[in-house]
Amino acid sequence: MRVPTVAERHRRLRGMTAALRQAGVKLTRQRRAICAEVVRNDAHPDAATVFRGVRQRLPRVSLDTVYRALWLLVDVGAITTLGPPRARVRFDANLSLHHHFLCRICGRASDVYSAALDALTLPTRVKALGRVERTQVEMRGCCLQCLKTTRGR
Amino acid sequence: MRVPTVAERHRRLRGMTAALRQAGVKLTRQRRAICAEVVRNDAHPDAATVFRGVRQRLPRVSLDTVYRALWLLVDVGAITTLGPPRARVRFDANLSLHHHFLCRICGRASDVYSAALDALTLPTRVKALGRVERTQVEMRGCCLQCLKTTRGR
DNA sequence: ATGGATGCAAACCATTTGCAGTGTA
DNA sequence: TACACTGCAAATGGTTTGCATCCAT
Repeated sequence: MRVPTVAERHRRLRGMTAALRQAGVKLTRQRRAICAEVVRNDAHPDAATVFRGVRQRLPRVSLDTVYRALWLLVDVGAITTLGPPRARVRFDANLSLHHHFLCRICGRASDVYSAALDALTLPTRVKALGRVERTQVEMRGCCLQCLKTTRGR
Repeated sequence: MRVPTVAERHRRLRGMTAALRQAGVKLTRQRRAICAEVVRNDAHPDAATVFRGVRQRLPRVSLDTVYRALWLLVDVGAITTLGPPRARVRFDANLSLHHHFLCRICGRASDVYSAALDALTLPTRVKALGRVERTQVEMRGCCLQCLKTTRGR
């Protein structure tokens, strides 16, 4: 659904290098290549996939450098991750329609019930992607406890 | 936000044992205890947490039995997992407001853009949980390719 | 030149699997 | 009783870390 334009990709890449520069870290060849690869690959790649892509240009990069660079980019806010923070598989016995609030600091997930959110209508274009079986709203932020102890950061 | 009633927990537990029975698998002491623990613990526990809980009643259960039982429950549709299917950490260079369609079979994640979804208003009660920084709609289902090759299941 | 970044290898941790013994249906 | 299930232990796979070397600043 909508491929980013070349201009949009350039914008993302500039944003990433700007964020790195502002964070005061070095702009190494590896980091440039990793940024370029993440911008090039729209499919929400995992670390190994980014690694394979980067290797075509820089055959000597190591997987751990890719990991370090990706988490660095997350830390400086230049990219994000999919799914709950710090992924281990987590299980939910609540099959009724509900939504989640996820704390980015402690990882806590709270159930949210809302008729308004339950009733939300999806754009018809989504049908072009496949069959939707379940829809949930995912709210990410910082929970009360973590707001207190870390003062929001 | 809203703790399940005792009746609701019983309902969930009954649903789980019914699903297991219907699947034609054995209702062992371990599986009963694991079901009970998942129903008891609302905090979307990971496998190790369930394991610790179950161990208080059945000190001899092993962690791998817990894993096998949990995935079995997911397979028979008695519980679900949080986050993208088959969790490895995945990265996203697209910081603009957007949503995701996730295929439960192949794990593919597609970006979905929709002004309507962007504009959704959260229930005010969510403020009681913490500060919301970002909201995304997560649509789960089966993508076109997987619909073709697996005929939807 | 120099301190942060890299590559390598080893460690780590969650999860999975093979197998012999066990308990449920 | 028979076969699925369990517990154990070992393997696996993704991710992280210690350290000597290297290179952007």
